[in-house]
Amino acid sequence: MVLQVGAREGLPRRLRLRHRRDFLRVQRSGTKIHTRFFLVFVAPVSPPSEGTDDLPQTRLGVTVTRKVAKAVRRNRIKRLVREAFRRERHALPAGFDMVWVAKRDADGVELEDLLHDMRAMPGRIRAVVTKTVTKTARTLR
RNA sequence: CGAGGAGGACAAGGUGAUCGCGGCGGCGUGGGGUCUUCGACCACCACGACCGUCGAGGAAAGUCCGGGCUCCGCAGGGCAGGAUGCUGGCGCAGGCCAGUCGGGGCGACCCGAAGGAAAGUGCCACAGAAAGCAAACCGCCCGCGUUCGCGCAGGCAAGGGUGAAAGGGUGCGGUAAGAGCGCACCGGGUUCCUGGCGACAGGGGCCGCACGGUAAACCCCAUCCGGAGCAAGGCCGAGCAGAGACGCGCCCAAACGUGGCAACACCGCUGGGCAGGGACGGCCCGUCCCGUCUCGGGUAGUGCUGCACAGAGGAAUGAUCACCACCCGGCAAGAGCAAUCGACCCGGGGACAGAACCCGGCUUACGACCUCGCUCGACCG
RNA sequence: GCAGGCGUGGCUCAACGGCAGAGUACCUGGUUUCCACCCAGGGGAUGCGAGUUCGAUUCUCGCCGUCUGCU
Repeated sequence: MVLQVGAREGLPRRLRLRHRRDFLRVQRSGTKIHTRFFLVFVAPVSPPSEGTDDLPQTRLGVTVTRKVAKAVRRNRIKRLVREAFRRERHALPAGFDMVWVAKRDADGVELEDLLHDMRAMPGRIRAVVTKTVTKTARTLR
């Protein structure tokens, strides 16, 4: 794999949703996108990010309930989602929080499936978000 | 060769490559704080494509027993409730080790909640005459009567039948028929002796046998047990509300009001002006608003601690690839007298499972290995 | 983390330790021109594994599943 300077794929910890508040906010107010094995919620980062500098980075949260599998395989699903996010996150639009909720048959997903879904995300987010943004903008005016 | 048994030790199979995660330490960069400026220091914060180091299990699981730790409760004793229940030893523990008895297995071996039914109560359906005081349905035997089908009086409990269970069992003797009625053996009770710390075992005497089962039915006996749990508990603490202290400047007050004083003066309240701070505004005028500090309790909190040679988090130890090794299935060159073993090649596979306060035990899930002068079976020589 | 309850025909529920039942659903036949209603008949279950007992849905133990509560 050719690695370009400046395109490192590390540090997901800071880019994860870490609190129940965030998960609830995204799942309540976000828009839903269905993939084969996941239900993905997408919402703009809520307070305009007291991070002083440039626009906030997109963050990821993963939910795999006990209905899907036991602990070891649930951990693996979450790790694979994070791996896919880590590889593809530079292509994602900035300023959004995503929550990936595993569907009941998500046990046994492969990394390839998740990379495919993750690559499809930018287009789907743009499609969905522009629609809702214009709608909310109209209602706000 | 197959099927087992016991004991032991291990558990992402190894190596490498690329990308990546968490803790701690170092270094660097930026910010913050302190000090007298240059700058230095910091047991503050963030970042780093930098360096070092550490980073899941034997069950981390189930939460079935315990213990530590923490808070609450508590004079002592009893009742209620719960747990345990052969013996000895150890232990905090429902655990472990050794043994006894009982049960299972051809066997190596394995399993067992294994106290008390002569303290009391309850229950034992259906069937059966009778289910716990013993009795007698079909029957058997003797006597008397007989219209011969049987009836009456008495004896018996061996045989039949019912049942999970019918007041010891088998055999011989005995008798009208029978019966521990007598005898032998087995079982049971009781007593003594021997061995053993003991559960218990072995043996002798006596008793013809009296006390059916059920306590994972109530219960009795013996021993043990206070409640809750790290989301325990402790600390720090915005904001809001609360309490307290301090401040409430200067000038005028002629007259009136009011409080302190018996009264006046004086002071306070109050009224007016000026000054100060803030908001609007480019500035002035103008308009509007008015305190400061402390305290205990305590909410939010990526808070701190409890807290660890993994460590508190929407929770890190991962992803992909290559080669090697291993296992299974197929093919079958070949080896051997044979049972049988089996190169190359092809295909497939890698168990159960993720710490969350810590520790001990139990239970459950599960892969492959080693040892055995352990067992059983098949085949060949 | 802690505590507690419940698993019985496809579904909702019964059953002092003594033959596993009711309603509904399903199937077959009858009735009807046909369907429904109605009538008659039928099949189908104790979550799994041990144990106690003569006998277990019931009692005991261990697993599995499911639901609820507290924090």
